[in-house]
Amino acid sequence: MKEKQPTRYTITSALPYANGPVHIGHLAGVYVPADIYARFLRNNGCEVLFLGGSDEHGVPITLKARKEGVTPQDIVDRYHQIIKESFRELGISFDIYSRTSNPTHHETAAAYFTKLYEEGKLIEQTSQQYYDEEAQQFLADRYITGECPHCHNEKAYGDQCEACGATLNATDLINPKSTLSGNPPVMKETKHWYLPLNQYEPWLKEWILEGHKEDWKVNVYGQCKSWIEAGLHPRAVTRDLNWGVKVPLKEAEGKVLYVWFDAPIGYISATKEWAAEHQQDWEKWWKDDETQLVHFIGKDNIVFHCIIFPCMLKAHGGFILPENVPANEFLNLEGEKISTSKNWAVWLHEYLRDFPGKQDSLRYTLTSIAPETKDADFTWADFQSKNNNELLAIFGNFVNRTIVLTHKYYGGRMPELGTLTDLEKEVMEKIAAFPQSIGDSIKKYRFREAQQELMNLARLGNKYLTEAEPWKKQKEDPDYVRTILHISLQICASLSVLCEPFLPFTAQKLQKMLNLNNKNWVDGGRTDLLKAGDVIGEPVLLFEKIEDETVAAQVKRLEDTKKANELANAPAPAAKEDVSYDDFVKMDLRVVTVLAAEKVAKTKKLLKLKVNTGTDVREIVSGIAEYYEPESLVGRQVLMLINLAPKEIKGVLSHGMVLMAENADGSLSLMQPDKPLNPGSTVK
RNA sequence: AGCGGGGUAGAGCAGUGGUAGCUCGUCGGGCUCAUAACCCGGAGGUCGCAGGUUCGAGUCCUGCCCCCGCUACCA
Repeated sequence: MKEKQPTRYTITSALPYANGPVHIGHLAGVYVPADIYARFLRNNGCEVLFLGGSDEHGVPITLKARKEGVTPQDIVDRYHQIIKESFRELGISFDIYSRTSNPTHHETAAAYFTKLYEEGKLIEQTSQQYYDEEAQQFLADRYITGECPHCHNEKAYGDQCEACGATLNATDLINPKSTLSGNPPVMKETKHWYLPLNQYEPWLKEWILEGHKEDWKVNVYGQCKSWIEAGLHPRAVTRDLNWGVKVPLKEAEGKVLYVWFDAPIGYISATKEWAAEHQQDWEKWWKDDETQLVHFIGKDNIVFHCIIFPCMLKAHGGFILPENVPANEFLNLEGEKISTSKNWAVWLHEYLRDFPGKQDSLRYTLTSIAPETKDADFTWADFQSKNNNELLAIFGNFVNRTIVLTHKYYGGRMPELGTLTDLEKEVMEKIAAFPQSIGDSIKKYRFREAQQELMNLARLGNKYLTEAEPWKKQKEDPDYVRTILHISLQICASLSVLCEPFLPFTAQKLQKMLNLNNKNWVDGGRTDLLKAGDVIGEPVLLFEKIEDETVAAQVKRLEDTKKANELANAPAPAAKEDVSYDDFVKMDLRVVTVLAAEKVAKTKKLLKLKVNTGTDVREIVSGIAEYYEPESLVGRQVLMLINLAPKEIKGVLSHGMVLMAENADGSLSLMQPDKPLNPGSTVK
């Protein structure tokens, strides 16, 4: 389509939602591929602006804040910091990592709305919505709970019932209640502004269905096609909420921009911020036809970036449209869906803590399993195997054997190139082809394939060394051995250039070893990057082996998480039959003080306790030895049934029973008054 | 319920009409410079199931099954 090779790229990566840290799914789907792409283009001399930032508005953040008793700003401050720092540490080369709570963003988003409003690009509509009279605010779907009309779970939310999975409208709920006040909400009229997506249908058909049939990924194209052909509807751009970008209209008190409207504008705001810091013009990144806009996202975000945001850009006018939206599928973890709420994830900030200096191991693994065409699975065993058997064994080992030989034979000096045999000529020809072949795959957003091709260069090196056998020929043919090492070192140099987008930390280490400065991408195909006589540094191991114990510890952590989840979801035992009050008062329940405790000999579970019941001191036997140390019980007050008929247990006569709660996993927990009481106080 | 993507050797993936391929693992051999690393070779697949089109189907068509996603805020 475009004749000229474009040289300016605006690359966006989905704004992570600031209600939790970033995990490997985010990385594999969005940030690692986007980073590879950005680094590759920079190495090719393109002008690149790589944008990222935290999405900090929306209902879930207000809910989380409420739950924790802090402000939404506290929540987003916390996660923005963690996310930003962990991205930096992984080497995601954002030109700016911004956030949507910044003033620049609020101004930009509000101005965007105002322009659309003033030019009549939005339509107004009033509707009935649930309102909490006590809290004096409209209720987002998530703020309403009630009985699910399908499965009659009493704790369904206004948008979804988590028990049966049904998608709901707030009005479907039986006996709805506001989570703010607990009161039933009332219906009240509210006015909102809508973006009439339906008006853009003909244009979308032409732009996507005809214009991008060939160059967009099938999953992206298919999704767009289905949306457009199903017919689009006006979509509200405002909400009744007090956290977000205030709608800049007098009549819109208490309303904010809906996050889907404000978040993508965040890309533009981030550009403005970056431009202001660098005294540059922001507009060329968004308004110049020569600039290519590329959005990296996950599959859940396709409709926003392919349909809604382009409509917003079109409605505003003057903006370029995305050239491509290489959306990825999802990454699973050990065979199960990654879930923030279930803590089923490998969190980036925890990985960086547990695997210091191993950023490239994670980057390599995630790229090699990137869910480019279908959902993929991350397992710790796989991570270990990719690191040990590929990165280390193929790449690291080739570099190591070359540099070690260079030091052994030539004291760390680059040897001269001598006469070439057919083998060298063939190898050199192959080296020359790598920048092109790796680059072609990257340009097609096939990062897995590109990285595989990079490894083929290291494989070529290993194969060459094995075939040439310098260690055998050093005595009889030292001239030829110089040539072999010369070529091998040139391969190391090429690797250091070509691995940079994938393995930036390794590239740096390797270039330092070779005393090489950053080179252009095409230099990766040269075989004269190093000159005879150049000083080669001491061999430094590029990768470390990851031991079985290390991955076992991570797997155990996940297993523990799974157990905890199962426990949390275990159903409570079925209710028993009703009893009369008379039956209940027959039981003499009291608070007693433990005076002494010791294990019952030859038993695992039993403790013998001496307790003060207020009326007497007596001995009882209790089966809690697995959960409590005898010493820790002395002096504690616990609940007890004192008129249970005495019974001999393992040779000890027990006069009553200590009350315990039993958890789903069978563990026991003592019942204890929440303040000290007189021994013998009755319980009713 | 509708729509989108996917189902190919033990695992992870390529492959849109013409002898089924790559990486890891596995088995056998070689090498010994190298972080027990490297190199060569072998075994292993009726390409989800059932029909159909075709001289020929993993690839095109029809039906079904399974996984994931979207259906208006999870990458």
